[in-house]
Order: sequence, then C-alpha cells, then structure tokens
Amino acid sequence: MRRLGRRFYSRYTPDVARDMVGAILVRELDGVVTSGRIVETEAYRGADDPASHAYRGRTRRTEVMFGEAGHAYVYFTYGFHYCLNATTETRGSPGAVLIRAIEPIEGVEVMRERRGVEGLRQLTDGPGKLTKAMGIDLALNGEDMVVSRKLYLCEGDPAGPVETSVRVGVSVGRETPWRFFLVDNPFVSRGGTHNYAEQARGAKKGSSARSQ
DNA sequence: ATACTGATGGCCT
DNA sequence: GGCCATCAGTATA
Repeated sequence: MRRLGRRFYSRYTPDVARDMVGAILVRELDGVVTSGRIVETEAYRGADDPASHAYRGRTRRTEVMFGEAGHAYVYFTYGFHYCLNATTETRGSPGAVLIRAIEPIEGVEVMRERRGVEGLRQLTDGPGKLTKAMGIDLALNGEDMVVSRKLYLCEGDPAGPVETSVRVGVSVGRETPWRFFLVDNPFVSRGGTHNYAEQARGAKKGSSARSQ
C-alpha cells in the first residue's frame, strides 16, 4: 500500500475531500492495527466558508488548519466525541477534510471492544464513532500523517461513483455541496439526527435508504 | 421510519 | 450564556 504524500494534501480542499473517498485510513496503537476504507468526507476551508472552524481566523484550536498540509486536525465536540480531519492547502491558507465514515478492514474485534456495540455497521458509520473505534483523541492533534507510524492514509480505490451533498450538522454554509460519499455504501453516516440539518429549503433527503 | 432528548465540555461572543 | 462538523436511547406511527 502506498502512503499518500504531502502533494496529495496540498491542494484545493474540496478536491482533496473527493479524492480521499476510497483511501485507506490506518491507525496503529500499542502494536494493534485498525484500518478502513474512507466512504464519506467533508471539506472545510477558511474565510470563504462560514461553516468552518477557521472562518473567524486563527485561534488555539484552529492553529493546525492554518499549518502545513497532511497533518491531523483532531477536535473535541459536544462534550463527548472527537473528530478527525486531514489538513490541506498551504501554510496560511486554512483547510481540512473531515473523515465522516469508514468501512472497517482490519481490527474489527478491537473496534467492537472500544465501541461497546456489536453491529459491524455501527462501528464506524459516523465521525465520532470511527475515532472511538480507532482510539483517536487529542493526543493525535497535529500529527504529521505523511510520516507518522501511528496514523496515516494510503492510496485506495473508491470502486464506485462518488456523490456530493450539503454538509451534515452545519447551520450555515448550506449552499455549498462539500460532502462526498460513496453511493449506496452501508457505512455512510445517515446524516445526523438534528432537524435543522434538513430544514433549509430545497434540501434533499439522503439518497441511500438503509434497512436492518 | 422519523422525532426528540440528555449527556457534557470547550470555544467564542 | 449559547452554540456546537455527535451519539445512543426512547418515544411515537
């Protein structure tokens, strides 16, 4: 497996987000490997993107988004969950790609233990779920995924059409279709539970019906 | 199937 | 003090 290099990340964020669908996310912790294929991402930029943490400029939290591309941006949200991003663009131009869902490949049993749920699908079909399944927290914020042995991305094939939609769980910037996901993949998150996410006029329902 | 809610803490006005 | 780039549980149909 070939690891994704600096050049991959150092581009216009929505392009990186689209190309990350199909890539393999690998996490090594205490000699245990967990990995999965990325099936859903979202792009966040800076001053042109009101939904982005970096919209209002540099703060302690968003510092990594302004730094070199290819680093992990991990943040804590809703008092409980961590979310994992890969930084993009160039120094001084903030950007990050949120990894929203993966399809498990390696370490399924470990993921089950860390998550405390049984169903394969529920293991990693959301941004907060996959970080818990992979043991990702603030200790990895700023990690350079181009060289790290703990956290990195490898080339992979989406093996199917990639669709776009409005981003999940944001109340502003809803005119920008910067969510990218694999059509009909069962591990794509179902789009959040908050009503306001679908209240904007013209919002379409998620295209993939899921059962079981 | 959709709708709503509680948990819980950091970040920013 | 209000708002979250969330999740799991419960209620309702």
